[in-house]
Amino acid sequence: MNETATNTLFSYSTTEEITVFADLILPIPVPRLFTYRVKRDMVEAIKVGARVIVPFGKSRVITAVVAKLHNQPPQNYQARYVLELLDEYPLVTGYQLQLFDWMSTYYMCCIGEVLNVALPSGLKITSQSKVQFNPDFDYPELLNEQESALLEQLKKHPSLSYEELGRLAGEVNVPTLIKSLVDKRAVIVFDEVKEKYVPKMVRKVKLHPNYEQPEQLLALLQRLDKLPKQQEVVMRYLRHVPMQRNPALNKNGLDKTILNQDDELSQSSLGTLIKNEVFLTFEVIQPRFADTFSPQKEIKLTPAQQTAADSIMAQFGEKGIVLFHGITGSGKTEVYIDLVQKVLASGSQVLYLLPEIALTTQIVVRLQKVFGDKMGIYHSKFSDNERVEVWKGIVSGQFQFVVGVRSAVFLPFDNLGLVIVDEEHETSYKQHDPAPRYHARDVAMMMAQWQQAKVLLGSATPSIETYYQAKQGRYGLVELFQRYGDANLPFIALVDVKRERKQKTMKNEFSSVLYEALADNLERKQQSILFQNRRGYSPYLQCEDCEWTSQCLNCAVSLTYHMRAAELRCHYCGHKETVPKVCPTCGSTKVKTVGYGTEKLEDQLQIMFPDARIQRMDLDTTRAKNAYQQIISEFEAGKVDILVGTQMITKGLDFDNVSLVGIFDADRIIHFPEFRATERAFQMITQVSGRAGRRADRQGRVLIQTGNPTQPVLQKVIDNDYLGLYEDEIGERRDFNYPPFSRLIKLTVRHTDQRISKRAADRLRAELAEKLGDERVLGPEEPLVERIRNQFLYDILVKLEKDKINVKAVKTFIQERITDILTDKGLRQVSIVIDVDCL
DNA sequence: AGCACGCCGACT
DNA sequence: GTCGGCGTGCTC
Repeated sequence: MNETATNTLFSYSTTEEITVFADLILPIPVPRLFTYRVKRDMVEAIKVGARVIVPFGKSRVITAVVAKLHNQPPQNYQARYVLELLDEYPLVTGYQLQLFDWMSTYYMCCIGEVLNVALPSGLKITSQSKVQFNPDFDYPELLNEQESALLEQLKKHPSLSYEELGRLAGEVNVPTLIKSLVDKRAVIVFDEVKEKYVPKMVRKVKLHPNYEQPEQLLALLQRLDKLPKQQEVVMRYLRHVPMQRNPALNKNGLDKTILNQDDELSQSSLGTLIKNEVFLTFEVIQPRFADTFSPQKEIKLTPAQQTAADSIMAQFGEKGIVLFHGITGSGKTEVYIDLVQKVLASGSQVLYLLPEIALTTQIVVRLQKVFGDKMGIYHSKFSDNERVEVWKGIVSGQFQFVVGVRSAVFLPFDNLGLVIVDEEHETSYKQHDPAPRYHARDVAMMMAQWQQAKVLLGSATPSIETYYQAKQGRYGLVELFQRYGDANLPFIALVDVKRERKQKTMKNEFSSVLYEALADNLERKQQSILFQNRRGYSPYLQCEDCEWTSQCLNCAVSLTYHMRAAELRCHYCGHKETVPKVCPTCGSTKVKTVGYGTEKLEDQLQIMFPDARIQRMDLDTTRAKNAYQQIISEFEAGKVDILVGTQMITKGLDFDNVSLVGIFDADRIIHFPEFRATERAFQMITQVSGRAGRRADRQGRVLIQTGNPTQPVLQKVIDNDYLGLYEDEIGERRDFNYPPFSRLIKLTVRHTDQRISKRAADRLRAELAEKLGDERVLGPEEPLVERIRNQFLYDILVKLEKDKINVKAVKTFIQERITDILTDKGLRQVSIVIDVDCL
């Protein structure tokens, strides 16, 4: 019987005697909790939801979150001790723990993986290895001279870092020495833990409280009559802090830099004043979102908007979720603002989700104008410090309202009243790469349900799934088909590029119609937006004399030619190559570009319109920190005539002077090999079109270049016929049993050896199909790109009808089958990625 | 995920 | 003979 058990056995007198154990969530991909012992002195303070530091494995110390406290000692092992408690109050709420648990089950991932994305890294911990003398070590005869010397040093100091040891030990190879000492168990290496979070501090000064009263102040100034410099400093302070009238103002002090100004004299005078304790210095945390907000601006809703807002509120009376279907430019934001104000006034919290690319834009500025520093912003482009501040700001009550991206669903709300999911159909709400592969919209709906909050899904082009739920009456539905103000919907026309090619009226990739329209727009000094959803100069290079094309070595894709960067790039693995001057295979000089991306369009535009100011906006031009914002401001200020861009120009941008939108390669979007392609194409083209003519004075024009103008989806875009699209799509989905009539789970099998990958995939499919039936298990099938980073991929699609299937049981079964395959000796290091509700 | 342990090739 | 490659297995 171990010591723990004995303790428990005899601990019948008081509860404090009972050994307390903590089940912890560790931020690592291991599918279980870990049990640790809690030391006596920590028992009172430790709480579920607090962070702790624990030893893990042989040489690691990591941050974990308490999920459960109990008294059951583990059966098969001796639990290790929690080293430290990081939070006096829980940092993670009960709702969040519930969410982590639900997500790990629903999305079939480890709870540690959930914790990993949920917690900003500033709340995890940085480790710095430190070395400590092992008091239990008693074999000094094992050590050589150098080792003994070092050990002596360690006995003198409680603990030293590698660096410090290096200085003390002189010119020896410290890491090797330490390694040897560790092996001989003479020292212990541990990680110094410290919080990464460093709030931005601002140094302030204030007058000593002795001078706060007017008569005291006057006396001070008189005393300083003979010291004019110092007197000037005090006067300067009083100019900024008029405490003669209100002594309480002194409490907040003044930013030290304001008093210093730039002259050295005032600096030294201030120094003297501080030394003499006339002024006191102190530091405060600089709130990062403090400045730049004007007072509450009244939002005036148009009658149509008011009706929509009222209707949403009314439907919230019966339904937890309402879909707000409003066409582009109908002014959904104003309606949101109105609702947010109402909910905040009732004392509840509000979360407003936006897709990544829409968040950096005008919408935030607009919201900030109304909500000021009561609103937190949670964005991946922000530093970790800022994310931590938002997290803590919610806990402290400073932020009742947060605007954020996908990962904002993990914030510690405990009193949510409303969640808005703007651009609800956006695929970027689904996390693709690392697990958890969650859908922020669905996660938000779950969280909202637990907290009895309402959910408002907003979109001009709702996803088919969502619209179906609304039609079925499970969600409320509010529609707004009137553009804000008197703005007209843009006039949309199709341009037959096949015909123009035959008639030889194309100018490179530009149809004569689009060319004329651009020229016309330039003349009228109006702005144009061109959309091509492909970056780079051309998707590949090709030799005219042989078969060679630019291919990635590691992936089954072509290398994209980037002219500006003068390199070939793989958009999948990031591999880069220099551009060959001649064909690498046959030495021919006739290497040509095939296809076109944003770079090529930019190039051709510059040649066709040499005087036009052209700007390109894609991943490559917006990589720098503020590049995105900068391009947008320049375009807004009218410093750019034509903006060429990818996806990122489609969202949330609201420009007054844009009267022409050109769309390239609509066919490629429409014919993407995927069951959602039509829906996607409609959404994307409609969204881009919506950038045109948002102002009343001139109707915007949209020109869509296509090789086949008869395609039904294009007609629906022209007619703005979302309902027609929905009817078509829902029929197809029903016929082929796709969502919303089924749930999809995609299993991707990967291995560097294609045969092993195939064998594992075949076996997995067979085992799944045996129980679930052939019609529910599709594949294995090579995905569009069948090799990425030298791994061969196979997709298996599990399709489960919505009714009469116990999804939970099926997931457990899938998990079992996968574990089984992964432990097979013949199928070593195969990896299987699970994507629940894959898009 | 890390990290250690362990078992096989090219090096002082 | 050792250094170091990464395959395998474990972490309370």
